[in-house]
Amino acid sequence: MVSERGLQVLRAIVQDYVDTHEPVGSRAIVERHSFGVSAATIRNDMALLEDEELIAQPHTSSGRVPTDKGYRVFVDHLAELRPLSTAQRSAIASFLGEPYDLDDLLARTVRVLTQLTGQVALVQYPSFSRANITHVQLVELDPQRVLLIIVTDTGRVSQRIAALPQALDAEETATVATRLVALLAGRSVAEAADGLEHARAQAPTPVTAVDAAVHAVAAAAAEELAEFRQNRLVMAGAATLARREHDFRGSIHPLLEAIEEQVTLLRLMSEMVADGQGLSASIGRENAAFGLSEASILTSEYDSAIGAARVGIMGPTRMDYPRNLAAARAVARYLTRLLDEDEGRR
Amino acid sequence: MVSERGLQVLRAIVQDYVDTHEPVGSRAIVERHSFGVSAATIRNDMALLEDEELIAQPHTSSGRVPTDKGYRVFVDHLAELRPLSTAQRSAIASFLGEPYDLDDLLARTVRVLTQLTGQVALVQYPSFSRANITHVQLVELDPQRVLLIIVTDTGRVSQRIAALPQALDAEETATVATRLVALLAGRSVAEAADGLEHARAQAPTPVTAVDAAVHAVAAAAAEELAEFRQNRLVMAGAATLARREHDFRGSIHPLLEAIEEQVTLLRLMSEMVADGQGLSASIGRENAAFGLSEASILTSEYDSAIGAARVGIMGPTRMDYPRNLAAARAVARYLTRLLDEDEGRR
DNA sequence: ACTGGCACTCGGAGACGTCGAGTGCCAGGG
DNA sequence: CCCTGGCACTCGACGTCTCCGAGTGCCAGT
Repeated sequence: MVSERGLQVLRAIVQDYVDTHEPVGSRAIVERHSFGVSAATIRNDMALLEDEELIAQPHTSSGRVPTDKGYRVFVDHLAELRPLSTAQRSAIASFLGEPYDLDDLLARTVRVLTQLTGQVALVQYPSFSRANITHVQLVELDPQRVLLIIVTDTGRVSQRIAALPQALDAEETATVATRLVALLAGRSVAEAADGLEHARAQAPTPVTAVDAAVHAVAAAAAEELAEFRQNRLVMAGAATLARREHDFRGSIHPLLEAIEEQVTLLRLMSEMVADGQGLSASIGRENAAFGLSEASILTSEYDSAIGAARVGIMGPTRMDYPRNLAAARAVARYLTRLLDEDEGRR
Repeated sequence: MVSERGLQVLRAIVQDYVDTHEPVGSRAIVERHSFGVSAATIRNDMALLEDEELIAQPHTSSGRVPTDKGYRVFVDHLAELRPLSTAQRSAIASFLGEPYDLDDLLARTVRVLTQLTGQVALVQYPSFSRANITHVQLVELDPQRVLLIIVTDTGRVSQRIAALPQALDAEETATVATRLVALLAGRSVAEAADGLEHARAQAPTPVTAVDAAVHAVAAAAAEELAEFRQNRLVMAGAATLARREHDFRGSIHPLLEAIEEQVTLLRLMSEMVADGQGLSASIGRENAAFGLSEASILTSEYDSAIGAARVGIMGPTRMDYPRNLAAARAVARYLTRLLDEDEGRR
């Protein structure tokens, strides 16, 4: 079994390795940290750590390198997040500044996070499920097609074109609009979606043209609401990967692919389980199922009246976890605050 | 002066270099192409080409490599675009399929282009200047803020929140809406933008609350229309850069940055001058001002009732120009056709 | 104008020796 | 029982050297 000091040795190895990017030997440890024991003793501890597969040697008789499992133990038990410097905090505050709207706010957030960590930053759109639908409008594009517009109290506006089974005159269109408003307006997105589901399940086969039209438009509305809930992702900092290239044994290709295929990252993020503080980490091979065995993803939850979601970063397995987790947490907190302030304004 | 055969030698060098990724020597040329002369003769031609700075040797006594200038001459005078295979054509057709809307169509286009060329693909949104505004709506979010919605006959819908200088009642809001409709509806985007500009220039200082509100909303409308014209860009294939990494002496960092900073690419594309067929190429150091000295960008214009714009690809200087130009041209033609068909449907 | 021949250059690959960081192990000491 | 200093050993990194061959430029000859 690995001793208490053994764990401290693991911590030292992780820290030094992240710093120097070189395998760390017993001698380097006694020099850089004051363990008060000799290198030989550290060596014995290292042998134990290696038995536990927390560290490994790239080649026989070279320094040690943390394994994915080693990083995991480090993150779970050894990492102490240092709060950001006041300079960093004020940088966040000024960077986020006075956002123009939600898109703008999230765009700024993702930029500040990539700038703070030097890694690829990810920001999930809030799930809008708690947002309330305030306006529903139908605009007649031509006799067979209408544009459905849904506005929520969060300022989100979305539109979708619905094809009508048959042409309607203005009066009929107005009736359709009224019935849609009744179905949707004044409810939360989640309620409205449930309501549509329910209505469709027990709908009689439509008899009148208006019924058929309502049916068609309701279907479009359901699709649109589904899209509300399907989280989107904003990203930034892909270019930083080029600099870190040597950190990835293979290539940065899988990461770039994941960035293009947002879906993968969304699934990955949704499967991560947060700890008590809303933080979570997924390290190296834990991401193998997503083709990201050489990357780590850190996320921090944020929450607000609109709904909850996550911000996070993605980078090489060998990254500064405490620093990056702290940055993600700080940014998530600012985001929560700004969203709630904004909410108050309405 | 470089002879006719000299130019053929240049062509051979470009082709072989793109193929093999290795400097090509005089011997390799006589073996792979039937020039009917000996290697020594080719060497003399190569010496001339080198005098003209069309080719260069990486090290004394190694094969020759085309310079940027050499690629330029090749593209301008020597390249013959081979039409795509029928298999490729049908791949494009089926890939583009039945697009759901403009966003969907362009997303498919960019994917097909990256798939066809293996390079980063770029598709500009059409300039909407020729699109006609069909609907203008105001939605009251709260007494001090309204949501302006503009719909064009191309199906594009956009919205913007405008803050009112003072609260209005429902009737006043209706008046504001009527006046805005008068300003915008039924005109093309370009006309409407001009109209707003004009109106603002000669507007009296607003006296009534309604005047002030119209002023505020018109300003929002002007901003929104400006955004219509500012072209956006859709991209795909960034991940392919990771594979081509060794093609870039420095790193792929500048390319990834350009992809994130769409603005750079938009400016670059807008400065490229198309030839008679709507094709253009910007090669290597010609892009130095944009930080892309090791990349080439090829574009092909497309056009439609909505407006014109470009599709293109970006890749290493050493790329298969004829093939990629042909692909861009083919995709642009399909795109033009689909946009016009779609137009007919309205 | 083209060709074959020749001397020359120079990068790349392989062989080789040296160096040193790092290890495992062991006998001895608090 | 845990720690330490010492020691032999391993092995990658690095520099040097040599060899090889592809490729060139030039020149005299057809």
